[in-house]
Amino acid sequence: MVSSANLHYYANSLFKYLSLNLFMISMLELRHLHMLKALVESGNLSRAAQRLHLTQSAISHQVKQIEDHYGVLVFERKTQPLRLTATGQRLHVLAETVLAQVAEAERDIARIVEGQAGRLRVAVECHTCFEWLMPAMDIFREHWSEIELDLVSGFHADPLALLREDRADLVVVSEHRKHGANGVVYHPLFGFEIIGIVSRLHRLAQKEYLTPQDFTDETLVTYPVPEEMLDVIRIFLKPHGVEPKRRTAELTVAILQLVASRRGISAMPSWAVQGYLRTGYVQGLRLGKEGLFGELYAVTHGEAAKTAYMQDFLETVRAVSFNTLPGLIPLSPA
Amino acid sequence: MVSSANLHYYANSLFKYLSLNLFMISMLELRHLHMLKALVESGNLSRAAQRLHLTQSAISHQVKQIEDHYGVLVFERKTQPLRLTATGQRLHVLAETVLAQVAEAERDIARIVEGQAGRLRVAVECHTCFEWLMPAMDIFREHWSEIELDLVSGFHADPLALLREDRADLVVVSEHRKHGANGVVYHPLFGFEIIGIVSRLHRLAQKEYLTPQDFTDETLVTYPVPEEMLDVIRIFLKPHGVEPKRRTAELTVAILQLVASRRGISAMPSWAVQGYLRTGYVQGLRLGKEGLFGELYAVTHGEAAKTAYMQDFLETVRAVSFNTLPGLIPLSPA
DNA sequence: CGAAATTACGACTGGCGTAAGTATC
DNA sequence: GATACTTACGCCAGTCGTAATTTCG
Repeated sequence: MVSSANLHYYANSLFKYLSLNLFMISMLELRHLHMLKALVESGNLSRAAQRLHLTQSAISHQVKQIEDHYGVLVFERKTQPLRLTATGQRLHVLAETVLAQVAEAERDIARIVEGQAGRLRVAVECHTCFEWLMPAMDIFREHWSEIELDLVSGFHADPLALLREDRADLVVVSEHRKHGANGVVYHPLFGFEIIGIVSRLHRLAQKEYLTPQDFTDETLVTYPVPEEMLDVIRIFLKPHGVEPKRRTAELTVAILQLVASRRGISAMPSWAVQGYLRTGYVQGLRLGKEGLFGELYAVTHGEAAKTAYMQDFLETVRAVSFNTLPGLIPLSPA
Repeated sequence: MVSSANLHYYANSLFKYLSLNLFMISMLELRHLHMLKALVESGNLSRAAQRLHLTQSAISHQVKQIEDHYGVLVFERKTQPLRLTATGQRLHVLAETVLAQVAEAERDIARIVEGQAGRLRVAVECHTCFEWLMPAMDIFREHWSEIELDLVSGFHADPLALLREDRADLVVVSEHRKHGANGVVYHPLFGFEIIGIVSRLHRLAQKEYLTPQDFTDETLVTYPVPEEMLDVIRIFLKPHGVEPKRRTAELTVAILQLVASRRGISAMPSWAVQGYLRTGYVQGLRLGKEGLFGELYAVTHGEAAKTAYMQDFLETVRAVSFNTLPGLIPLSPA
């Protein structure tokens, strides 16, 4: 038994169904374009899913939907690496251009809504971070020329103090304390693995992974920062009572040189050293059986976090990072 | 009581909710852009809804969704005609460019899928139809330069015979017989009102609408086609036993001249005469209290209807017509 | 009052998740 | 067997429709 209202509903549904097919009001949505972009940039369904905070299954569904609609495959199966078909490539080109235009329009709208300019003073406590921060800031500056963009220089023991004292609008930190204090908000940027670095010729290079004890009689080469800020020490070594000698260097290459010449071993974000591992003088090793992982957060005032340019800055940092650094892990919000 | 599976589900939903807000994976979809385009082109929510085969309510919902998302109004309320806000205009520009690019990509994909060219021989039985057919064919030719596009000239008593005899691939007709015969398919183009045309000075010009009897002692001025093809006669006059004298002219202007000089009265598609009504010598009047309405269909072979270029041709015709002719009525498919 | 828009409410369904299956290296 | 993708199945959130209400000319 179907009510009259329901009858109308069914008629309408049927009609809509027909109209979508017969009248060709394309079923393609921006969702699909986002997916395709992520798919190409991350190389397979699972990683694309991670980036979009969806499951592999959802991506598969979306791909299938496009393929059914156009009647062609979007990417070739059973190939490594992933290869798009001609159709897939065309759609990917579309995604690139369209999504860029959408982003631009949304920035324009944000300007219309927020009216006037603002400023963004960025502080980082982490040496290697400049690798992604600089290109991200460059892109941001292009998009928001009217925002005064600054880098707070110098090293600071307590970077959050910079926020409190209104000497910075955004600071990048690696430790995640909870929200709340002074209306401060944490924005997850990305997660990454911290790997041990040893010379190819070092006896430890043969191991499957490094244990805290392996560090006992070694010299640990790091950036010149207090040991509380080094996750290897704070999380991996200290809890097991291991306190190796330390030696510091300012630059990543310098640290790697020291490791290569067997003056010590190190531990760094995997993305910071990926390029150097290829050359073969040093080797990366997992820290502990399960690995040691670090995370990066941007901290801002709650109010500042609401502006569109701040959100765009965060998005830009994530996009640049995921697109240029290998092995990053998306973090869930909050 | 919530199952474990459900718990996961809830967690995921929450997560998705958060991520959509915090990670700014824009909620804008092509749906909204289609809606905005239709909204601007048709001038108000109701007509936009008609075009998209949705209800006024759905359009209102969509607008509200955008407005909530960006925190600005998209169009100013309580103004006649409809006026977009700055945000609305920016989004409309976005819609224009993006949708054009999507359409182009879809044509490219169709070419990839279908591989090779085809041809499209168009036949029309209706004089006035050239008004929209020509611009539509021009646009189509730009998009599908490799398709051989032809116009089948001459008048034909039974236009469907052209299809059967393979002398045309698409014919435009005003009568809608059911599918089936010879695997032929009817594609609705648009509906329109047929209005009576009388001189401003004619006594009938005072009436609210014309009745069949009003035509009894008048001369009916029409295009030179058999009377079965004239809806005024077939549907409006003949059933009431009214058979006025007839006089014919080839061109719309010529017919209107005759009417203006009170040599007779006429009946034509409202869109064909809209421009001339403004000038004031002739007047349009509804035919019957409820009005007389005509419809136009394109007829093709079922097979040919499946090709993308054919579908695109139909879409182009509809788009051109709705964008240039006043007072058209969307028809439901099938 | 009619035409246009908003809104409360509810129906459906399509998009996505879980989990199990298939396939490839 | 690990990794990559597909698929069956089910849930619900979001989208749309109906209808009542408001608003304006």
